[in-house]
Amino acid sequence: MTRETKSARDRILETAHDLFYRDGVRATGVDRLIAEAGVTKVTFYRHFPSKDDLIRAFLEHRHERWMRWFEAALARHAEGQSEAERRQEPLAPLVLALADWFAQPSYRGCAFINSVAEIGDALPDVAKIASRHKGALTKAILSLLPDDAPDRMVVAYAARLAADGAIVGAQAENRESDEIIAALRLVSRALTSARSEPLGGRSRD
Amino acid sequence: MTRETKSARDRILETAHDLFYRDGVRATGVDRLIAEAGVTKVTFYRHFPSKDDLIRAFLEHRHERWMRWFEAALARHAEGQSEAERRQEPLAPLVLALADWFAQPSYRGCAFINSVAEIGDALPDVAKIASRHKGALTKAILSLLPDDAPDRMVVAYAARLAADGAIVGAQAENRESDEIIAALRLVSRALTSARSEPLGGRSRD
DNA sequence: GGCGACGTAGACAGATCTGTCTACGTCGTC
DNA sequence: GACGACGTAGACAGATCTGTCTACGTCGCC
Repeated sequence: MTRETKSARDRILETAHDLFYRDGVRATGVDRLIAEAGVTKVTFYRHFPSKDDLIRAFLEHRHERWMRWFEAALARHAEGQSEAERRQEPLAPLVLALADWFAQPSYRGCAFINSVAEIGDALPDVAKIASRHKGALTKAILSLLPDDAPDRMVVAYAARLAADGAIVGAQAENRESDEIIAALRLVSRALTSARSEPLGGRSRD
Repeated sequence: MTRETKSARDRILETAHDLFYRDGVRATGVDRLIAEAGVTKVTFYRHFPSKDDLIRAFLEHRHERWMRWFEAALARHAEGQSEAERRQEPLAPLVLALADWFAQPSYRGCAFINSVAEIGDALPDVAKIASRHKGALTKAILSLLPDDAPDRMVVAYAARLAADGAIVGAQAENRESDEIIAALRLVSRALTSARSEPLGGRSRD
């Protein structure tokens, strides 16, 4: 077993990653975590003085891990695009990467959105980490857009909103998410289709 | 006080509405609920045999109440539009209504998204109710689009995704949400701007 | 060889959770 | 005037929660 060869800290963190993501950070008790990780209470509390510390470490860990996966998925799907496709539909890799994610059996939404919903104001760090995570996500989306794209920054931000909407949508409707992917594709195309005048013009209020 | 004049059941449900939304359904215990509502345990459990029953009732109640508010807000903002504006920017009322919501001090995201995140698979009814709620939201957005709008159904669905993304975004970044509103406006314009060929064309996979 | 980091086992404390229980009082309605 | 629905007060059970405690063992390193 590779699991036993790892350090106790890694085992705890990995178990937390699985259980926190699957069942939620609030629903998962430390007793359960300890039993599943195969450590004792003293060992657990020596590494993570409180459960809140573990929650923070979990979110940081999840951030690293998910971003790595996500950026690799974007790159993989971008590789399959021709230069013309990349010009015409630069956000297609985003749609395809999310579709891959949603199709995973263990999919249960975004750990950061879920944690914010669970913890609320009880642990303000959670919102901060979630906010940073969403910033990194926006940046990854931004990198798909050509350097000369109009309204580059806002378009990336807008695409992230649609992505987040798709993420929570795919979580609630746990059945097939074809409709969601189709709608997400529509947004990504609408946001990057050539247009004669800027969309972001003055607002009416 | 109007509160004491209402029936015990109404008081419980209203207190649940406040506390469940503010602190989350899992974080709020029945003892707290009972104390705040000013009833006793027997009364509480006579009306709601289990906390799960109350959670279901809360979500149904929240759905009614929020949809009523939301549709009124849409109508109010649509009223301020000229016929030309309504043609050119039919989703503007959606953006403005959400901006109103985000600005409320008690804003803490979508009760349905939050509940799904909190409960997970432990109470499957929650996902069902949330799914129904999101369907109603899509329908309300659909009603903003002119009858002859192209891809009417998918556009409404896509706008809902962006709306949900804005909702969770405004929750995590609890500071001002101007960026979010600007991005949401961009999506709503992009989705309804006139275009020569359909956006929803064949996909590449 | 001594010290500190890391590991094990499991009892325990104190709070909080959901839900049940007895016992009593007050209405409106048939 | 009996009955059922609704209300009050608060003790209690049993589970589960986070976190602390004593006591012992092992390893690497200075």
